[in-house]
Amino acid sequence: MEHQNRISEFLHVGNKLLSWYKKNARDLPFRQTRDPYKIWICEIVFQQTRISQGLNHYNNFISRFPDVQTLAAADENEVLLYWKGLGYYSRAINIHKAAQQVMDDYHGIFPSEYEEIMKLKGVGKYTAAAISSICFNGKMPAVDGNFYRVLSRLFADDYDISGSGAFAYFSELSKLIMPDNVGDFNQAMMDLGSEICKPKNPLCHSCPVSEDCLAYSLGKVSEFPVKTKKVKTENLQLRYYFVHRNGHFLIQQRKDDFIWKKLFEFPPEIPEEFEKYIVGLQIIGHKLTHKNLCIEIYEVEITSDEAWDSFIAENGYMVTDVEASHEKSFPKPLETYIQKWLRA
DNA sequence: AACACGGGGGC
DNA sequence: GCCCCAGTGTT
Repeated sequence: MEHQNRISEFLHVGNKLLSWYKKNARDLPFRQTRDPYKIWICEIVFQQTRISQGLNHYNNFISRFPDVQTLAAADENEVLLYWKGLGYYSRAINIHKAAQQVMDDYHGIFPSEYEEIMKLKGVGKYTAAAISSICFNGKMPAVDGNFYRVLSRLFADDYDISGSGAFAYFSELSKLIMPDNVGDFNQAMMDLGSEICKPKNPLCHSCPVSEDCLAYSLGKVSEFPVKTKKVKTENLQLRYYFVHRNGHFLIQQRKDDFIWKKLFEFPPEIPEEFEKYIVGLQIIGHKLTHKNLCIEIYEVEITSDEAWDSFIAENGYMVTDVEASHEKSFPKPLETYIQKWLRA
């Protein structure tokens, strides 16, 4: 790479971003610290998640698990509880395992080297770069969706961001404008991408580098980034039985091999002899990123203690009630169902 | 390299 | 209805 051996002619763009960031950085809780634990948690929480969606989860999580020792010592189900409603639940499972990695492999001291941070469960190239640059003066670009968008527009570059080569490609491209303060540069790119250089209707008139932006000068901002991959959504039918008696109902914990990893759910089936207790059916539509769910929930009201006891005995289900269910993490549609049932 | 994984919000 | 979001792990 020839350009790495001389001062980039685009370096002034990165410096402009730094100046802009100094004045316009969003006032967020994790901006007031360089504690790698807090930066790590925030990076995981905000993977594929907007600030407005995850901010309360982040604050609650830090309040309950203020440091890596507390998190490592916690029960996995409680970690999942604090992740309730956020989605991508393997993040919660991995964050818990990674905390135990820090305790076991690094004596409770968060690793400072990029390669070591990368070894933590759930931490990939982006997150390792973000933590090392923000907390330890690391020099790796934290290439995410914002980087793809900003850089592709800045250079009117039509490299396909769908492919697996995009990360390396835009990592190199970012070095053309990357100043020495990589931590602030990475955060400046995030803020610019989310506040100014937005996917739709970007605020180019407020952009600090619009005069450097090739796509803008060409009037082709909307054509970037180029993304060819198209995913089709499929339909998925689920059936649950909400089996209850005297305010108590039956649940079980999901496996970690499909959606809603290790979250709690209702029984997916009942013995034939209990079908006579079915008193209602509710159909719930629910959209995931690539799936349209149609969830049938049969309400089963058990009317005798004998039937209730035999049902529990013959199956491995747990008994809970609305009050205790607040201590467990349910998939969003089931959470909503429980709330509605409570009000009814 | 392709795919799976949640939920919310913009348009 | 489609696309996007402070991506990572698995196959």
